[in-house]
Amino acid sequence: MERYNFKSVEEKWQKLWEKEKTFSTKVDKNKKKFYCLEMFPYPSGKIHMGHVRNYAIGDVLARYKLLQGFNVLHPMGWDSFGMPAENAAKQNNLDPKIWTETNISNMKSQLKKLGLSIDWEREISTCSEEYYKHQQTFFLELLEKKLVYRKENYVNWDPVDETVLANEQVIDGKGWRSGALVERKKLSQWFFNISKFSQDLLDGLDQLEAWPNKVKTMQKNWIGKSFGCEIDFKIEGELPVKNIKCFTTRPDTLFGFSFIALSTDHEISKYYSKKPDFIKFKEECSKTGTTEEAIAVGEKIGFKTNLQAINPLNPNQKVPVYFANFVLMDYGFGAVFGCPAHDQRDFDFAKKYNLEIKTVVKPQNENDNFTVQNEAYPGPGTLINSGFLNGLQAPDESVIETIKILEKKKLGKKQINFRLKDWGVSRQRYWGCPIPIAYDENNEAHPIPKSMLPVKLPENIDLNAKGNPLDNQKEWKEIEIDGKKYKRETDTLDTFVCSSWYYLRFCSPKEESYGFNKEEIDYWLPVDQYIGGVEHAILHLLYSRFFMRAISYENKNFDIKEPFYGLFTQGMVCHETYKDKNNNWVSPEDIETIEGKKFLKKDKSKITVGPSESMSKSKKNTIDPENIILNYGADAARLFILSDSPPDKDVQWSEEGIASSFKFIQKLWSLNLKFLNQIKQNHSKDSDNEIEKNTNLFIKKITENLENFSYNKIVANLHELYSFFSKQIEQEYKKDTLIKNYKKILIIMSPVIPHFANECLHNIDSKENSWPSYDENILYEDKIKIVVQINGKKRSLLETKPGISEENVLELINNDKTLLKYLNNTNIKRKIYVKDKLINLII
RNA sequence: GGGCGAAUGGCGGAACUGGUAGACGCGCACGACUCAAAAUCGUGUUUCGCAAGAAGUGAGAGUUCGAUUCUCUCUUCGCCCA
Repeated sequence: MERYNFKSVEEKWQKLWEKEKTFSTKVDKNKKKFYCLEMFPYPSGKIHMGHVRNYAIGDVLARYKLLQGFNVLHPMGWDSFGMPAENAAKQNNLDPKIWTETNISNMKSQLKKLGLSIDWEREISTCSEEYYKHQQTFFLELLEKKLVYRKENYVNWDPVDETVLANEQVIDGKGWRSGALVERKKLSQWFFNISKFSQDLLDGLDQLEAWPNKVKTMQKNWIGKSFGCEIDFKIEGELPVKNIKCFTTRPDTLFGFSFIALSTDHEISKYYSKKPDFIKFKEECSKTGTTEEAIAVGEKIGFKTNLQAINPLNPNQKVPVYFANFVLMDYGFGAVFGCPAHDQRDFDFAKKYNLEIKTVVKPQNENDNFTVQNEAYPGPGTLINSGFLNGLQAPDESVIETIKILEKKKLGKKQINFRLKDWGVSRQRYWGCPIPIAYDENNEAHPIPKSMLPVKLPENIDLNAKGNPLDNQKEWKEIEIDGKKYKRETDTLDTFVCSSWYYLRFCSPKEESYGFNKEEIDYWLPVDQYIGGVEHAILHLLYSRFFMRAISYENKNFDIKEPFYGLFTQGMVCHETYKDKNNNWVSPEDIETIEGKKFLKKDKSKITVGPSESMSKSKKNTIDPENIILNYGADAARLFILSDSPPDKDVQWSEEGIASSFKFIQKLWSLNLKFLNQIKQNHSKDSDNEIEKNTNLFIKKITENLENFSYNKIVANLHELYSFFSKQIEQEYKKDTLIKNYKKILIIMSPVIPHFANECLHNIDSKENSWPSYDENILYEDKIKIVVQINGKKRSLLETKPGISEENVLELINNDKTLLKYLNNTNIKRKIYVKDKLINLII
């Protein structure tokens, strides 16, 4: 029998789609639109299985919507600025641009081999001038709206390489490349005022019905709204300091107050900046790290000032003021009040410095003598030892009540605090979008006139030189505006900026005058379905949501706030891990399986099989999609990556799995040949209506599973469909009946295995294909099975007609010898009858 | 430490609003074809039991005629934030 030649069929269809521009789209107001977007890839060099999964999921949806008659926008582009290009360039002495472009062309041809329904005419690349020039315009617009500002901020500084490091480049406090001890350095940097929209970004989440709750919760926690109180503590001491402002969510525990802790960056530190023991303390603090994790785990240390703070609710109480390593300048006011009994950090600190630990909240089931012993009690309860606050329910009632009292006495005021901080966008890197700013001799920032955009990146530069690459470009830095001399900004924008608006650009990728065309985004936006990895659940999605708000801010023509209507986060692709006898990772390619056991190919030594983990180069458990497509074809790869797990869960790649998908397509092909043979003989009538009914059933199932993203179940449906059809094909059917139903079957297969399905459709000369609807009337069953339970245990299945009454079911039971055996002539105490489904008899 | 989620055969996973647990696939076993093997096709496959039957969805309780599904407690694992 003729084998299915996936290679020639897939190639043929991919060429045809390209030639006929099958997937190119334009605005058509008479048609309903569907914008299907997968997160665009970073052009690292080769596609990986994660891409295959992401784009297979998106492609199934896009093709389904296309068949349903939607005007589908399904674009692809490249997130092509970023550090890997710069690093690769450094290592191999290449131009980042050439490195990036080579990778793009390579990955583009790989993606094409997957047979994706992409409109490649809309391809964009964020590192191209045509893209980033619009981004520079947006930057200037945000600057005009005062949504961009400049301020000093700390960075990780590598003193050997003279470069700024990203957090992940700092390993154990040392630079990843130089190994030098990383310092904190203050630099003047650009910020997007995302915190201005904190409340709006939080409120917007409620409208995002088609987002996973998980992601919404993560964003909510990240924005971190907290309700509390700003308290102004009076200060006594030798310094000219009269007040310290603190933010707290628990003002109700003020009677348990025993110290104030300040960040070492608090303005009061200026009085200590020359004192050697304070300098030493500050150094000590920077060693423990500044991440919140390091602070939570590390030892709490403090530096005592000679200041004293007065308890606003109890003026007789005076407590010491410390600098402490666990207070961060960017939370609240860089100052917190310590209540050791009800906060573990404060507790640890108080223990260390022998400060008072006074219990002011008791849990519900304790009496008034309750005292905190070995750990703080942060939970709910009743206030005790708190004077006029005693008896209030903590925290809900007591917090509100305390704030009222403090406000009345003008000692504090209610405040909402957000964890979300402004977005620092300056990067001391070469391979990014230049910031369109110039500085005069006084270091005042001026926007570069829009007529002078784009600010292009200089070419042919030495990336291995020390320091910020653009800062080294003396000639490039010089700029003249209106006859005056300026120096350019030498930082570039965070690449998250590029990906915050690319979905807009896809709507009008060739628009010269602006980043997007109003008419086109009005038609296409929002993205109906956005698909990508959950690792972007917070930053990328939040930044994109911010960007839309920033653009529509003070803009009457534009009122879209949420760019993504639906969001789907796919799981990772995993593979078993292998180790050789020396405990080194081994790639699946170097392994062979003999009688179910794994051996190293080259010397037949035994391999230890480890757990399945997400594919990573370091564990050598990656599978190259290119080889898979070459050996099994794109349809088989798509089929398998969708088959074994729901798309939002991790999937395990296996050699057996992909081989079985390949075999299945071969089986479908032989079914197709049988079909072609069968329609040569035209029977005068159909043997029964099974084929019609089941085709309807499969359309129903697959349609529903598509709507729910249950793509793994669709693959199961395809298997069922095959086994059903391969039996029906032996029956006698009229040619028309057979073709009509088979065609529908091929169409519902086509989103998953488009090359195969289109080839078969072509064989029966089917051109105008659209998603078939199903007829509920045909699905009507004239025979049903009723479950008979006795005492809740299934005892029998009765075949009968739908709509049968309870009496008639009982009659059937009374005629059934095996059931009567269970009933044993005893009384039936209770009967539960669920129509057409089940009867439960209690005896 | 906090938040969210998950736990079902040898394995990946199905089971719509509480109503036949284990769809579909992998693996395995047996059979057919073959001198033989591979490929292919067919049959079987939760466990115990010869069978009738019994047990069974991480553990324990609860609600219910009926719980994988709902509630509570616990265990383990995963993800995110710290």
